[in-house]
Amino acid sequence: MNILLIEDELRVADFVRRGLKAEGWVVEHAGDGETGLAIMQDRDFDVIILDLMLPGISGQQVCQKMRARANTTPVLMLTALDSTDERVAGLRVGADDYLPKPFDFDELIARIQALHRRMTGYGNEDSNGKYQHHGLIYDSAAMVLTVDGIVVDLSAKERELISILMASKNKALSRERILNSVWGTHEDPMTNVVDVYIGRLRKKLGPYGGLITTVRGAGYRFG
Amino acid sequence: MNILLIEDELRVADFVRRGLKAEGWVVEHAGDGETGLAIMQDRDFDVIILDLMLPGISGQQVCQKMRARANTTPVLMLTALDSTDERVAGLRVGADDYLPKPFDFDELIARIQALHRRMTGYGNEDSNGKYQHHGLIYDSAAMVLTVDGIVVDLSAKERELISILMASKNKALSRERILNSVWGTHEDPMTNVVDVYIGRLRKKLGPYGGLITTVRGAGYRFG
DNA sequence: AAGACCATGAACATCCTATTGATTGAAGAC
DNA sequence: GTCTTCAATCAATAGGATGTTCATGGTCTT
Repeated sequence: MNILLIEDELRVADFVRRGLKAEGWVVEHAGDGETGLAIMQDRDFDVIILDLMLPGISGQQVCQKMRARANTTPVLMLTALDSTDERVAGLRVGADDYLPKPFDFDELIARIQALHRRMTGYGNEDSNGKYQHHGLIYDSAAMVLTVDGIVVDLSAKERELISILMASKNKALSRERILNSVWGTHEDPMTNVVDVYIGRLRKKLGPYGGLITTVRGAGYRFG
Repeated sequence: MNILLIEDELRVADFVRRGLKAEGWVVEHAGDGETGLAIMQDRDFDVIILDLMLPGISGQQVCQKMRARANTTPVLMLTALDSTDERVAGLRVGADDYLPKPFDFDELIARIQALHRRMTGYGNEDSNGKYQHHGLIYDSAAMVLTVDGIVVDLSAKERELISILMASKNKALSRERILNSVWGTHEDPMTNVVDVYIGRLRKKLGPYGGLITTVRGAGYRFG
């Protein structure tokens, strides 16, 4: 599961990020609405967690803008106030659910899953968190990669990497974005970890290794 | 026996939770209907205890929705009012039994057992409270683990652990989640109790010990 | 052909997990 | 009330898996 968290308070953001990562999910964090909107255009997410109170443009505006761009990713709004007005306003601009702060962590997780399920259409429980491309299946719930029916062991970083790659099918991802998403670092552009891991993944994908294309001067693309 | 308790009043929830745990059952708690519905899709329960008065969607709606999803888990409804109307309405949306608050704890237990018995009486006997994976059978009603026909003694924690593991077959569970579910604690991430218990379980499972896979950097997975 | 960019293997450091034994705590027997 | 017993927890360690860097050689572009 790929999640975009738009939240300016670093303490909250860090707390949420940590917890969601423990669930095995990949979390991207944006400190304000503009950044969030920019990231959305580069990657597809399963759920967007959106704080209502943001510096610059408000959470509501973010929601409105992304909907205007025909982005239908489910949005879970966070707000400090438990006011019905805000809730209604949030839902009106296109949020899908709402959670008042402070919240219980389990509830956050449950709601994210509920949202995701609701949007992907429940009934087909099996398709949950599964990315498939021909004989290549990554089940993010089980954290298992299957290559032509054979289970392949992946390390934690490899799992996160293939997760964002497959979630961003047919989109080029820059090394910086991958670094930020998987390694959670903003600096240190002198490392080549991404390259190394892409190499390892390609090898583990066997016949499907070629699906990860190098976009020279830009990054990598899956699919 | 795995029980899902959907109840918003924390005092009641805590009271019930404690009591059912004392029976040796594993209790999962959801504070509202949405959360409850979400949890149901991740795990199979033997009985669902559902409060009628809930914030957000009502208990009746919860029941209706889960039945619409072809979930046939027996539901015991709790309500503050002893009104026939409510009872009828509850049964109409698919509840299996009904208990007015305040209730006697023994009665609650008796009804849960009755429900469970009734449901396992006709229909799919195997799927209720019994988890099976080849020669490995855990009967949560009898609290008995059988390995290739030989009964193996388990401690309370070991039972709860294998119970959630088998109920979450093929899903990776983080230590945090296991801790929360079996030990009921949110903090203290510096402990390694989970590791220790996983180790003990593996040993007791004998030839099936390998079914508990370590997902390095993430947690454990059964199946 | 030169420069930039990328792939890969190997070496090393680090982190994670399994396991063991000791300690604590609770329940029941006497 | 004390003792016994066993479950539950803690703490320490070793071993292995993973993460990271670096150096080298390959490939693409202009």
